[in-house]
Amino acid sequence: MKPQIAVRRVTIADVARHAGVSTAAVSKVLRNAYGVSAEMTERVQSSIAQLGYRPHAAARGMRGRSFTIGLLLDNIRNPFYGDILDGVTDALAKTDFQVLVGSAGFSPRHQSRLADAMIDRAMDGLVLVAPSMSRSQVIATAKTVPTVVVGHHDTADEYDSVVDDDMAGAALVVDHLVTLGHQRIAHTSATATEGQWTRRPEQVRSDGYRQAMHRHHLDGAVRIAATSYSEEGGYRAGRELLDRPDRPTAIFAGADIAAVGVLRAAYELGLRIPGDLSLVGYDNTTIASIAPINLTSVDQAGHDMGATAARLLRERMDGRSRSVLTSAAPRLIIRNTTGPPPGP
Amino acid sequence: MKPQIAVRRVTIADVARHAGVSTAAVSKVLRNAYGVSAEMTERVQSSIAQLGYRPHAAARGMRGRSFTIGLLLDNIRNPFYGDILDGVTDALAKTDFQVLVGSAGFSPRHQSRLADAMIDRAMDGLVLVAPSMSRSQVIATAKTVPTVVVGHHDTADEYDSVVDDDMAGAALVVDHLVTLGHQRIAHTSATATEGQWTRRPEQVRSDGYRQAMHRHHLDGAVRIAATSYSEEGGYRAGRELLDRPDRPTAIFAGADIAAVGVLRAAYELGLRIPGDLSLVGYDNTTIASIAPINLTSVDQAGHDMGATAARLLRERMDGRSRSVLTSAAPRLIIRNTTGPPPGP
DNA sequence: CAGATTGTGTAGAACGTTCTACAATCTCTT
DNA sequence: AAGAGATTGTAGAACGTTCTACACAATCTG
Repeated sequence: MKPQIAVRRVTIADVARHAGVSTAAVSKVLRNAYGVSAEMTERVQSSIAQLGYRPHAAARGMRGRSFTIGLLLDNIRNPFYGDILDGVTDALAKTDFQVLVGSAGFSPRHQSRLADAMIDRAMDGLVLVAPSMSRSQVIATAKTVPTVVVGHHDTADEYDSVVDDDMAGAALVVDHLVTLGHQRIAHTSATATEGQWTRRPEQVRSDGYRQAMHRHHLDGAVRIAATSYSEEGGYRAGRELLDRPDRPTAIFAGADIAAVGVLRAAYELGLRIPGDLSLVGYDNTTIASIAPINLTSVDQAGHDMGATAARLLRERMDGRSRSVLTSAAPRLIIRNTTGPPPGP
Repeated sequence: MKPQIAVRRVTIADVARHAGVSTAAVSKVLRNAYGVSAEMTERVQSSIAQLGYRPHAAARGMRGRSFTIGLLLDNIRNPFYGDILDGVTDALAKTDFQVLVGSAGFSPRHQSRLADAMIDRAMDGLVLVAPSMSRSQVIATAKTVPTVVVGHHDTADEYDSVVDDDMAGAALVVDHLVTLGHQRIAHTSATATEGQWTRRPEQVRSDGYRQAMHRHHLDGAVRIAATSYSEEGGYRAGRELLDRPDRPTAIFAGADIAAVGVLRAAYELGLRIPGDLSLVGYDNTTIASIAPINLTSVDQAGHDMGATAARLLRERMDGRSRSVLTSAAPRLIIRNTTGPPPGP
């Protein structure tokens, strides 16, 4: 069809020629570095505008900064991650940094492959959200590029950490249910995986649950079903807990998405919510707020966590080497899936 | 704290030195190009393995391929996009290509900025999902880098198109509702925006709706509320339609997420579903299948669409210049939100 | 056995930036 | 008037690849 003459890119050399200066001068203007007069700055900027020049980020990446931040997720579908992404993006909105998201699935192998791919693409910083790749691999990554880990409570010198106070979050839930009169309060968690992480969010949440139950002298009522944070996992955990003779009157699901699975299990068994069973989720995702669900959940301010991650990352890029841990305070959002336990 | 000696990257020169050959030879082995003996291939590959060498994608990008595909979305939260992403990723799984996702929001300005950013990062191909940036900007983008547009039915020589047969999908919905006995079938759509696109999915769907209504001699019952494909938009559209005196007995929402908003409106008005109102969504996202919702919806095989997009992109990258349009056949998934209309 | 052909390897110039040296000019000091 | 700074500009070497052009050797052809 048409000749398809690939339009050659406008480069810094074109700008330099147009403005009648050296490429070095243009580069200085671009980075507003020292050693350039006001007059030249103006001339160069005018040329840039006239030619529609945009710096080639990949080329920049070869020498230092590519102005790209990578966000590594296991799964793009978790709406909570949308909040985190928005936080990161908003925090970087006024800068030249661009956020690119990689979705690697849950497999540690794929995740570390993706992290490598991001490094190979000269990214300036990485945000790893609840990575399933091993801790030593994360540390190796963080030695190469500034890195923030979101979710896991395990810290290390090499990376910064942004977590939710999952211990407090779990306490909020248990306290709420106890106040309503519940005693047989069960919990759905996720099974421990390999990878040397000892304080994943789900572990801290179930520790918090246990501890809160203990505080209320309900140690005997502790029941935990560990599957995975997914609809299917929630369903299996729900069946496991609800099929028992000493059926709980309330279930604290470790994640909203798992709560949805519990909901399915409850429907199957003909249980009414909150009449027969109270249910609480975690994350306060959009799923929790949709009308027919209206799930009581714990909000962990994903947007703030993302924004914090971006801030820490920039600090690291600017040379901070000491490691930082920030912890966000969770809030309980009470909706319609919790109420008093059924009469005996 | 620790000295933090940035570990220098293993480069092609290191491999060459280790194997006792030239960098050109190593490069040939990497690209398995012509002109290299079996013996040398083996020697180089062994060196690569021993040194743990990984090619620097950004540097590669400066000369041709960066082995990176960009997927541009308006919003990471739409679960339908998760299907598309999985399709693209799976189709490229056996290759060296990596998929990176950019989430630009709905603003055309931000979208085209992100598309530019992807070009600046030397991406080899772009998949634009229902872009809101103007058609001429998409065409300009496509002139620079192989591009596939998913969703919009408007075609152009410069890019390939992957669409769902939204016309047929709308017909499936209307036929289903008419078969159940409905006549007052309303539709929620999205307001037309700027940008020279004339056949966005929502437009084709509402055309299909109108046409199907006509086929059933129900032209007089056509009611369309155009807001946006979002929970809030669905709510507003739902209120608009349900507050009328001639309240519809069924609503065909243009997207699952909008259907959820309609659901909220119906709950507010005390309408039972499907007793008082039948409701159908579109996209068959995970939201549709969760237990308390159980939404009848139209499945448009997002995974296949993504895989197709990846295939078309690779063909373009390999030199095809003729433009291709592929259309997927939608399927109606009947769940519990549709039933016979209420008695008079 | 001369010339042509094929096979295998290397040198070195791109690609578009950044940034270290250094050169040239100006402005003060004394 | 002669340095000493300060200011403003430029040349050119990186960064890690790819790929064209060419050199050399081995093999084939008549």
